[in-house]
Amino acid sequence: MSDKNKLLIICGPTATGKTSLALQLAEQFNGEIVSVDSRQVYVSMDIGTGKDIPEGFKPQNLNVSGYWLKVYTNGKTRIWGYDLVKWHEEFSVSDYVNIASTIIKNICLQSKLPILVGGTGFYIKALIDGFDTLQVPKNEVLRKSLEGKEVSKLYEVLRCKDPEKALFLNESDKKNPRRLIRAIEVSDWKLQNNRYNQLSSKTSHKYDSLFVGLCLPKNRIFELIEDRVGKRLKVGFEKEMDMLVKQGFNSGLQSACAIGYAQWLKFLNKEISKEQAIKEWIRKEQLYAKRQMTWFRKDKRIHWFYVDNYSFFAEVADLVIKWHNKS
RNA sequence: GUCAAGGUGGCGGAGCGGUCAAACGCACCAGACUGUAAAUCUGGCGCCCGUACGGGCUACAUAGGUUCGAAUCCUAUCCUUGACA
Repeated sequence: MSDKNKLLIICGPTATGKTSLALQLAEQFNGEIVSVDSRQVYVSMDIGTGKDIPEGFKPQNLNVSGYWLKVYTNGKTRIWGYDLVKWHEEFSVSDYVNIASTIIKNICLQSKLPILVGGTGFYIKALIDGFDTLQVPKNEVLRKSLEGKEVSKLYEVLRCKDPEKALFLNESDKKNPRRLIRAIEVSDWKLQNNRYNQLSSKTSHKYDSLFVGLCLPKNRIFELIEDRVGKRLKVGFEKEMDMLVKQGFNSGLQSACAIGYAQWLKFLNKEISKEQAIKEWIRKEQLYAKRQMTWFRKDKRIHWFYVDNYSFFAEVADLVIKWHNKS
């Protein structure tokens, strides 16, 4: 018998219908949905990030343990995790974990089932497994001073401050400026706070979680992505973009690297044609789907389901029932 | 029809006698991932053999030629684009 809270996770690459499955499961299991998506956290970036807010769902502001959060609800089911920050603000995994943990706690308190839905594998991992360095804050000054330095230099700096960490980096990260800078940031923090080995890993196994992964053959996902981009344009993506740009949305923002938005900014800046922007948007999103697949493939906890199989929903529901009833 | 510029790997585009299976970018394949993660980064990428160091073969429009040696020079042919008719 486990006293851990149950947590259902629906993950997988983009365009596999995670949200619609989640909505059905939420109905069936008295659940609430929490989006795990690093782009859908931005207010006013709706169409391009694919916040599919189902018909009948209305936004509502709620105060949850000190956070004012926006929920979308039809009076019965609630969707959390959208619109967490304004698009000109910065956001990080750690912000996500803080907010999402609060939301989940709140859902559990009402004896409802939290259903995490999304494709940002890193956020899911952070939330479920925890990272020992999640608590180490950003050091703006340090980052500025390291910015633009050559990779080999950065590696040297890290090697001086934290030889062990430097040694453990894989070949790819050794050449990744962003990762190197963060590693240096962490080692600095540890030095300053005298916490050499004391970074406690966040309580893992906090939840009794079930991982459901949705997948489709790659070609099929690619097709769906192409269709979806067309639909988003039809549904008013350009207008959304114009509004954003009018308010100062620009390529320097963290939020502006979202697929679709980045390409459209290039088009608006006359760097590429509209056709090119669309083509690139589709391509980038397909590449993204591939990256998601290589990420999720590694996680052996995931129970995979092929979405193009007609009985898939029944199979998922079956699995969830078994897990849900087992206490 | 004349003149000019040019034809390079899936595409764009360097190279302009040897160190070229050919820079670089894109695309493609595989992978990493502990506060930007829809981001960032790594490896591979003509064919065949080998885990690898490597070896063999076929390639820079086509056909000849010059050279010890040619994607690079010469000739012809075929194409493309621009200018003049």
